[in-house]
Amino acid sequence: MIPATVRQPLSRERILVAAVGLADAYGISAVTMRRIGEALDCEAMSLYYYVESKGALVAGLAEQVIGEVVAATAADPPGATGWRELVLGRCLLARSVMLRHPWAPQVIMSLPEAPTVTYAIYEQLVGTLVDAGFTYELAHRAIHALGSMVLGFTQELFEPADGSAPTMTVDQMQAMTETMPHLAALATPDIHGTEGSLSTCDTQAEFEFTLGLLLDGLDRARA
Amino acid sequence: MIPATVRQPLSRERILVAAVGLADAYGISAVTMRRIGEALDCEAMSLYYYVESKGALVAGLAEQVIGEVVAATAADPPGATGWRELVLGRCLLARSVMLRHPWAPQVIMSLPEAPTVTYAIYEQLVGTLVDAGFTYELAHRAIHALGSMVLGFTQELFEPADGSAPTMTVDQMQAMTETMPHLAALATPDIHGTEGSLSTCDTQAEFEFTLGLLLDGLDRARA
DNA sequence: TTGTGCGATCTTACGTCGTATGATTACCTT
DNA sequence: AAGGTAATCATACGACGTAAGATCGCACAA
Repeated sequence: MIPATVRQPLSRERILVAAVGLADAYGISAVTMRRIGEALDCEAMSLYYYVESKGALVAGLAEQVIGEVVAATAADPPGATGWRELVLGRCLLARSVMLRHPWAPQVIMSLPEAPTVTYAIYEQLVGTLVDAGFTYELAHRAIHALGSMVLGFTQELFEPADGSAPTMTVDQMQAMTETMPHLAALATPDIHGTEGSLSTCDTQAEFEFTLGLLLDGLDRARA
Repeated sequence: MIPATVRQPLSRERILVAAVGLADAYGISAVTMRRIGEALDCEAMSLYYYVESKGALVAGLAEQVIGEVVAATAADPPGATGWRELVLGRCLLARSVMLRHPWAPQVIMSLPEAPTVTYAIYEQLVGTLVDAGFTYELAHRAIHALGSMVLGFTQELFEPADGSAPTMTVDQMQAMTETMPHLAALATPDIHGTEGSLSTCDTQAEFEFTLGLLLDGLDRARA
């Protein structure tokens, strides 16, 4: 056994950081007790002194990511004016955190209960909205609407991750033109103004657009 | 070995139906090769004659659920007038399918590529929208917005599934009133018009409200 | 009738996972 | 030096996905 002077002592924090690193680098399925142990140069069973179970560890992962969101959105930008600008900025920051940890939305949504840190985000959001004249009822709905966007919008609906591979042959394209004309039009460049808006799927722009719709709608519902 | 006359022959369809049944009844983690075999009265390895791997089986699960959505939304209601009513109805139907299979959104979002059946839904949606005067660009955005709602809104953000257990003691409530006053107000009945809008979290109403915001926004963007 | 071929199913086995149990270590206190 | 305690490890078990090959049952040819 390597003496403690040579090796950092274990801790819940160090375990969670290592697990996040594994998930970021190799996907959530690589987060394994034995692999975490390997990364921390200890045996898998040693982790159980700091973590109750694999489930608790996964909950810790979610907590870690949501903590990042809290840290990123704690201080509002100096020049921000109005609730819309504030909330928009926070949602974009939250999304950027999720994009850094693509496994996070799935993990968060798989939990039976929201991690405690989450309430800090909600508190801040409700405060901002109520100050801007929202009813509590409407603020509650805003939480749902915005939360499901940040967690649900990360994944692409089309395209296998990156649009590098031309997954469709000419024949398939021809067949598609007949059976699904609208999707074919959507996928074909130069058929409707901009270039094929299906192949060039700018998810960030889609996100901001949809978020804008929601914020506009909430603003109208405020009255 | 039980002769074939006594026992239905295996098939990909039967395997997928059994797997969906397991997932509905016991959660997605109960969907196991051995358990499916048990349900179909065969050995786990026999499934591989019809299913390439566990991953392919999971993709098949997603396909099955999305197929349910297609079936439910194939025929529009007779009295429906206008794209908004049509799309609203389809989204509600899609959501009702997801609520029957709470594991489905996670499974669908975990896939590297959308199942082929999905395109039928998109084709129908884009057709309806383009007919109503949407540009293809805007229709594309509508797909993203509505899709992420149907898949992302199913899970509760608060509350451990059902609100039966009073998870908070009086002390915790007191502490919360000080550190998170807005959430406390949100959770407290009779403090703001309606009764506590956090404890009585009518997710269906939240969903319909948010969906309404999106549809209104899309309608405005149409011009 | 007796092969014979083949599609469908089963048996066995391997490596990996989470984790229960109990031993073992390193270090502090006296 | 002795003993106690917190931290770490070694071993083991059952469940998982699945590779490789054996085995079954039946249709058809001789």
